[in-house]
Amino acid sequence: MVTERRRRLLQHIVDEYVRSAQPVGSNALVDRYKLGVSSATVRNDMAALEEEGYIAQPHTSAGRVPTDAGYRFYVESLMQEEYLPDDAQQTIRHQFHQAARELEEWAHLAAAILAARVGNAAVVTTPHSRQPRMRLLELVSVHEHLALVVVVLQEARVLQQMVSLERALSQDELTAIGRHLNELVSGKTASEIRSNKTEVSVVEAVLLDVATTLLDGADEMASEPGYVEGLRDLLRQPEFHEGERLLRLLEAMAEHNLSKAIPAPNGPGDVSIIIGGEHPIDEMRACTVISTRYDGPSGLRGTLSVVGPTRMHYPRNVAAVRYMSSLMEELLRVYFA
Amino acid sequence: MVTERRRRLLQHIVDEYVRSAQPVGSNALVDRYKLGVSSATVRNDMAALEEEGYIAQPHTSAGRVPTDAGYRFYVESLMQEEYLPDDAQQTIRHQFHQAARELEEWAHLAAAILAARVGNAAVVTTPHSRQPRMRLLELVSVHEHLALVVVVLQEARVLQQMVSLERALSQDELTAIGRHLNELVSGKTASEIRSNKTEVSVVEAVLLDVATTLLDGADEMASEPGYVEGLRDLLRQPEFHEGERLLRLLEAMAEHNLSKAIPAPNGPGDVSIIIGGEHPIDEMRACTVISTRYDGPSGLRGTLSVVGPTRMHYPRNVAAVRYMSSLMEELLRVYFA
DNA sequence: GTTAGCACTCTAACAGCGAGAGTGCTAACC
DNA sequence: GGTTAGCACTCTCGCTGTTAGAGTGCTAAC
Repeated sequence: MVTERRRRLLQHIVDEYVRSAQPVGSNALVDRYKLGVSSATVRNDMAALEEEGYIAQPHTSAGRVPTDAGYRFYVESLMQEEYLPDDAQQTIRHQFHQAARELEEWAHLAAAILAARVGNAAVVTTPHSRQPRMRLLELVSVHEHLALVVVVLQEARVLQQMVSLERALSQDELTAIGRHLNELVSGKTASEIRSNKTEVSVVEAVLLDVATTLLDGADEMASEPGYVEGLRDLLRQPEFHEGERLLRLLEAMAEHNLSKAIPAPNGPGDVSIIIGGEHPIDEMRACTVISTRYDGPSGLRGTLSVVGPTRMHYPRNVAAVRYMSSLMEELLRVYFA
Repeated sequence: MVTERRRRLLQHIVDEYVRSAQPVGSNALVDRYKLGVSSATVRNDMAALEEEGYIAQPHTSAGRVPTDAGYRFYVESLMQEEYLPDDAQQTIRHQFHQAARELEEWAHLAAAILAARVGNAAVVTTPHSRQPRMRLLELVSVHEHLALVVVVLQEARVLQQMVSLERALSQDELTAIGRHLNELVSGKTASEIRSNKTEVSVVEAVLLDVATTLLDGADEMASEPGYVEGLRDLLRQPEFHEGERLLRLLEAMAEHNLSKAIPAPNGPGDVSIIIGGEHPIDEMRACTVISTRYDGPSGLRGTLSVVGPTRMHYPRNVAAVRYMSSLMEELLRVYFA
């Protein structure tokens, strides 16, 4: 049975373990947290909590360590919401203010700030829309048989791809083709462009194909790594000190596409927390992933995540992720409104 | 005095140490390499080599390990040139053949292939020209007070930057401005654009300024990280197994701009090898950096490097770097000819 | 110049030991 | 019935001493 006192106890165990990275014993708890009871009572409660599966001991004569289930319980019903301190908010805002006005830059910066803030790795994907629409198509001649196709999406992202041309085309010819194609594609999605069967010349068809493929790719890229920062901080955590473990973690993150490693939360605004063994990928069982989605105008969205050891500072990290998310949404809103 | 036999001996010591990662003793050498002499003689020679500073022993009763000077001597006059085996060359060519025709892609791929080939980290910078010239300037309206400036360089690189506009401008207006500016800037370098004092409107001046700044940035970006691959492989090396060391290495690489960490070789074609303590940055003293420059048409260039422990397979790694360099040059030549 | 032989040194691995931390249990207490 | 003091028990950690093995340098003979 989980009494109120035991709930508090579990909370203290988690807090203390997060702080010290050491298994925590009954005496240490009584000393540090001024519980009004003796260590023997605490031991009884701890035995009960262990029975319930919330804590475990690495070996007989060691203190207790929270299990994944323990962290889960903590996160669900023990943890007290925190907010990012005002001064930190100010600092972060300031940093964004000084940065270039670029979606990529923002995502990169967000990852760096988040990582520094939580002392763990952070992963941020550039905001992208699910059904990317073409804004502008531009053809640039590199040399007579090689052209560069530049596509600007509605969301102000720029994609590029080189194409070798069957027959030589001058820049003027390309510009003309570009102008023509633009009329056909501007504001359309890839599938819309494909279904629109206006007849075009062979060259135009080739170029159009490249452009739509790029558009498809843009959607796919959504699931790509994005910016990963703070791996060094992760390495600094005692649980990864042997290196072996981090090595496998890195391999896993590189292997599986990050998107699989970091399942995105469903709705906008909610923060998903995946703790240790709950994670589908084996090598990430030692980690907790906190992630959230941020949404901008016109279907623009991205994800923000923190990856760290299960022994992480949950309230602080959730607060950081949540704040960064709201900040990103604000930035997007202001710039795309 | 360094006799011929002692030279051979040093060569074997390096080869053996590279292979085994263990200090090598006189008996092991005699056994494995069928030297026509006894271990006692080898010991005498080893004492001489130690005297000269080419090898050292970690402690009294251990075998010998090459010093930085030893590796240097090995590289200068002992190492036998190797070539990348034909089948490997084929495989690599095949991989490039399947890749997208993109400078960025190529650099990325080259880094990945190189890292996999040598089992160490590889760093490759995207080819860039030292004095980037504008090919095309494009202005895209994101919303009425926000425009995206897209710059295409001669070398087919695409840069972008958002600009907030003092007064509202439609896409048509932007297109018109773009057309006008293009006439002024096409084919020019940043400084040429600046010195050309044709009068332009206020808005145009702002946009032009953004474009030239981008151009400046492009040059600067040359010294930026580029693609780093194979850090995992580096972690796999026994010398980094404690993690602590790799951590510091990573910090150093992140801290100092990579270009400082990896001094580029002077001429095209030559391969520079910086061994351990020869490196200006302290934290890299445990590493050897092999790097070379690759040159394409019209001033395009980039660098290719391998970063690994001093105990690396020099002949193979030099061969790999050299081959990748020639391949990149070939690719650039074919596509920009 | 080369080699066999040998004494010497140092490390790595292992066992043994004591201190310390933390537990679970029991019996008494409120 | 919950709480507590007391205590025996267990396990880890760090220290020490010992041993086996690797590798050396030196010497004297070839």
